Amino acid sequence: MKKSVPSLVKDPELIKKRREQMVKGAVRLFIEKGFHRTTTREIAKESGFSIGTLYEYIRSKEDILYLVCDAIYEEVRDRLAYHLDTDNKGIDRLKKAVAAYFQVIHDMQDEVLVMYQEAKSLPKEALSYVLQKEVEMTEMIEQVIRECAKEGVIHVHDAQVKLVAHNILVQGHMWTFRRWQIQKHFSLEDYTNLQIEQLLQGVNHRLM
Amino acid sequence: MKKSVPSLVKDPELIKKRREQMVKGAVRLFIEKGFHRTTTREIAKESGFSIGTLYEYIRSKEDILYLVCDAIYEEVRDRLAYHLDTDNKGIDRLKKAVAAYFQVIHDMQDEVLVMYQEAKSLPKEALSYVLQKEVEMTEMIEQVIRECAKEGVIHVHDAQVKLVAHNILVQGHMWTFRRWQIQKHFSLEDYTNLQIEQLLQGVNHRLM
Amino acid sequence: MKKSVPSLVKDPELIKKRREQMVKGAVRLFIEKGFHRTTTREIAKESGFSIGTLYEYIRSKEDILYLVCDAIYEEVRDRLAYHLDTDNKGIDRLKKAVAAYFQVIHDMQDEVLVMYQEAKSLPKEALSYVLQKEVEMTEMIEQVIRECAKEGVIHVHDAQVKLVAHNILVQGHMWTFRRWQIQKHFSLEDYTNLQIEQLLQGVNHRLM
Amino acid sequence: MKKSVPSLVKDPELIKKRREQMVKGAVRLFIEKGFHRTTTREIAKESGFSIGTLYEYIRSKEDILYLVCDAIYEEVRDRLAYHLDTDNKGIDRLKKAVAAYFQVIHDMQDEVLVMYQEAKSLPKEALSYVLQKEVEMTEMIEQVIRECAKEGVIHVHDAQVKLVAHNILVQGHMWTFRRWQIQKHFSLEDYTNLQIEQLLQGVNHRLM
DNA sequence: AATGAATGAGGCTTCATTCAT
DNA sequence: GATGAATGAAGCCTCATTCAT
Repeated sequence: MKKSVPSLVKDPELIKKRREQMVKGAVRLFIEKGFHRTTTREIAKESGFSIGTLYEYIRSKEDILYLVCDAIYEEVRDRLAYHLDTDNKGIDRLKKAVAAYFQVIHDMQDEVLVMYQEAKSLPKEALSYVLQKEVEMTEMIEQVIRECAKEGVIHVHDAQVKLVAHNILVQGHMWTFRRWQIQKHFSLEDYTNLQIEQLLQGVNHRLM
Repeated sequence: MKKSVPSLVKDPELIKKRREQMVKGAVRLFIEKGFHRTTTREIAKESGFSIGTLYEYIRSKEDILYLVCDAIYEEVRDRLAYHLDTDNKGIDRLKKAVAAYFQVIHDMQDEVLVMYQEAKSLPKEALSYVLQKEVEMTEMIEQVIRECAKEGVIHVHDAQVKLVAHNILVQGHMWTFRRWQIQKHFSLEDYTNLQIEQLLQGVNHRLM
Repeated sequence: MKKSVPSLVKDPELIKKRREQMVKGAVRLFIEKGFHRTTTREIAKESGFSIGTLYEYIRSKEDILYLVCDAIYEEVRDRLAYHLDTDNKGIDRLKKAVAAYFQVIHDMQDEVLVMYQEAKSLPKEALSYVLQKEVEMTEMIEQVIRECAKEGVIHVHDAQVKLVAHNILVQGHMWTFRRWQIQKHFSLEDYTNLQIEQLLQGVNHRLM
Repeated sequence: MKKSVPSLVKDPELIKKRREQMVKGAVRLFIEKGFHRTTTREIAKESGFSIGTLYEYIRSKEDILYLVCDAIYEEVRDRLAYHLDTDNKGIDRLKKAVAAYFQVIHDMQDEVLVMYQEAKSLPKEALSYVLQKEVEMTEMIEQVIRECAKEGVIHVHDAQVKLVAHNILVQGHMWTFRRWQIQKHFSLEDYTNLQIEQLLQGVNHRLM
């Protein structure tokens, strides 16, 4: 499943190090001008080595995009997992999870933005792999919701679980994608609180 | 504000006709392979005229993207406005609005997808203009919410209005962006009902 | 069978004209430095147009090689056919044919040399097509031999016909391939006469 | 005259061994894809050592081609010399020589093919040296012819000697270069016999 | 107004060669 | 002596744009 990008260089340590440089450089450039407007030479330069060296560690420009997306997902997931790893109980578990997720997205705004904007340019197979990561993310959130439901602190029928998970995920993306609007009106804290309030109580309309 | 694209041709009728052909052709191609991977030659061919003629009606490839985005927004807004133009009252007004919006998005899935994925490649000024359209859309939704609130059928404090509007908008996008996941699990009708339920009542947790 | 090279340009007249320029320029360069050491830009320049224009008339560098080989074969064959088209009778028919063939090869030395040295770099399919031309050439010579045999002026059993045709063909190539040796020792006339003598009488060894 | 390729390594035994590996690997690759399409990296790998090591034993890629051509010539000549070293007398001496030569070429088809196709890519000086080997080969054959003539078993005037030698040589090459045609129609034995027959008697035309 | 041939800057990638370890 | 990572010149090709007809 994990499509490992072939390299002409043998030393795994070196591969890791160089690819980290490369991803870091590429992200910076992709954020600035997007994947298509960034040249391989620019990536090499920004990464601190020559174009020849770049191609010792990848086969094509698309490989770089893949490495970038993979790296970003990995980091988002790791950070999220780290924050979810608490012993919160009750409704707090969900609240903290949402807050943690929004915080992670906030901290990695540019990266997340790039990934969601450029992933579509991945070759089919690589795209599938990356989308799979998105599924995993969804499942992590679903898991939290289900646990809260099991504890009885929220009432949510089965179909809703998946939907709510997606909603939360997308509200995270929204924080970056619509930042030019949203971040003008809300601090991250306010945004988080409001979304949680909305999530738990809805718009609280008169009972029908 | 409206950045009108200059044309070498004078006859406005003709301009309108040719640009419609052009947008139609371009959308088809952008959906298939994205903006960057589509060539101007292909667009000309798909539009039914020559590359020379294409450049009689635009100055640059980016102009086409602008026309495309503009056309899509225009259509989404028009359709939505058409559907909102009812005399629904009470909570129904909001429900119907959301349903109508989702339906419009559903009917124009590919176009919406393309627009949100490629708009980032617009030159700054054009991007601003397009984002302005997004603001207008948000305001249309906000308006509905505010009216419901005024009627007293929902209780929503001021800060929430904007947020909820954004949420609804983004839940529409989600229907296209995450279709590979969401549309596997929900019909449009179910999706709509569930999102409305969620919007109004939240996950309905125990009162604290 | 005839693999016609696709062109972006429509006008057949123009295609013919530009490709003639191209082939002429390419032959000059291939003679000088070989196919692999000649760049597409050099070919464009030598042909009198830009690299962009070059690629309006071909898809790849290999296409040029194909056009070159095809053009050379075509010319050799046409010239040969022209010379063979006489009403010589008897042994003279064969003698004149060989002389004519050698003359053609002599006149097109560089081209012939290039073709035989570089054809191996053609993509498979194109190579097959070119080799087919070689078969046709052989058959033209075989034809002459067979006619002489039918007239009874030479005695040659069936198996020999093909072999002798090949021999003659190859003796033509030899005049170009080994010119650094052969042309030092023989004039074309001497070479022709000697080869004909050898062809007809062998080394004339004592009967066994 | 013999252009010895400089090496950074001193030990002559080692040089010999490594170069043998190298030539063997290179020939295999050249046969498969030609000189220009074979990379030095591939040669190193096929030879069983690293690219760094490769360059300890040569200065440039062309050196490899030179070593390859040299090795092939050497082997052809040695094998031929071995076969010529008999005490055949009379016309048999020539017949056996031709047969032996054809057999050697047959046994080394691929190598011979590569050499004649790629030698043109040698730098000038190296090319001269290799061509000199071709001269030597010719002289070996000339020698046999002259001896037969001296014995009186064939009648061949002076100018013919060189020509016949070249013819024989080229008929050997022909066995490999035109194999796609010739080997379809003749076994090596038949080919040999027919060529000898042709060589000795010509097409045996009616006396004029 | 329409056409499409011409242009050339610039993108991606390869590969012979070097050199520090 | 052996290794293989690093280099960058240079090659092939694309494509947005122009302009003569």
